[in-house]
Amino acid sequence: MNKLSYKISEFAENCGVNKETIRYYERKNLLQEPSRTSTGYRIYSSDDVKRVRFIKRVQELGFSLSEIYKLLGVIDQDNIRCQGMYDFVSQKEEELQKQIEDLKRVETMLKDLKQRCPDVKQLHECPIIEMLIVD
Amino acid sequence: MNKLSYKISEFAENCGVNKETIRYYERKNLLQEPSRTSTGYRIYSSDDVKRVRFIKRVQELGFSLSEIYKLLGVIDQDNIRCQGMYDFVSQKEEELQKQIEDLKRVETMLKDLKQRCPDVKQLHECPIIEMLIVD
DNA sequence: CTTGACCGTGTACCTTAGTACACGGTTTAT
DNA sequence: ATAAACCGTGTACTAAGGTACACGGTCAAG
Repeated sequence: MNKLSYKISEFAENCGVNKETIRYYERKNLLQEPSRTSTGYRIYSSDDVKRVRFIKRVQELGFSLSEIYKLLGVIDQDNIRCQGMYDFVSQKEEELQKQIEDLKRVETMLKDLKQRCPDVKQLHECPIIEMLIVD
Repeated sequence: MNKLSYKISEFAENCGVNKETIRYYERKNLLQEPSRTSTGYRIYSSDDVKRVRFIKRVQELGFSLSEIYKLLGVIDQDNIRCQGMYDFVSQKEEELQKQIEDLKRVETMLKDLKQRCPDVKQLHECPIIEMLIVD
């Protein structure tokens, strides 16, 4: 049963976030200004719940809020939705691959450093330190 | 030719960092208080250059400054140097592997999302969005 | 002997993604 | 009618790793 109007606390809980986070997203223009009661309370719909959950899901894929802001711009425009989305995902995938490569390179370096260690590790000279301290 | 005394600007330049960064490292106790001229100017040696470069190199391996702080504590103690260093590197390697696994999982999800896209991407319905919007 | 280039200290500011709180109005239950 | 539990706004704070000023003292060259 989809409710048609939530106040901020119930809304936030439904979205799985803090209500301060909702206000924060509003400030960051990820959510447009909600309608208000006569006394100024924010009112949200179940579409808004979907939007916040969408944001959270995309965020888990490694997108920053500012990237999501741009992404929502593309989605909200509606006509070039699909191409924009595809490009967005493709670009992020590329970034991710670079990041993974970087981490792997570091991993290799760490492994390499470890291999230089002598069997008796109570020595005063540490080859790892020597390696990192050169010139 | 190793100079025996640098003032902060020359020192920072030699280390490849900003001089504010040097002061910052001092505040964070990564560098001990340097000796001073009679008028209070900081004086550094080429050993200090090595130390900062060491910090930078280790930082590039993915260690945070607070980890490096602990690491320097181990190194400065000198007697259990090697064991401490080995453990440090081993632990970081493990963390790194977890991080790589996480990123790979996301990469797989992105690839999966892309595959759902139709050949003609000018459609109004975008399967990526549909996938991410499901409640 | 004065100008510019240093140096000192302390503090504010930056980014990201929020969290926390204080002060005051509103709504709901008793 | 009054207290609890909401809501509003604005501001400050968090972590990490710095950067950027402002204000004042110092040092070297002309």
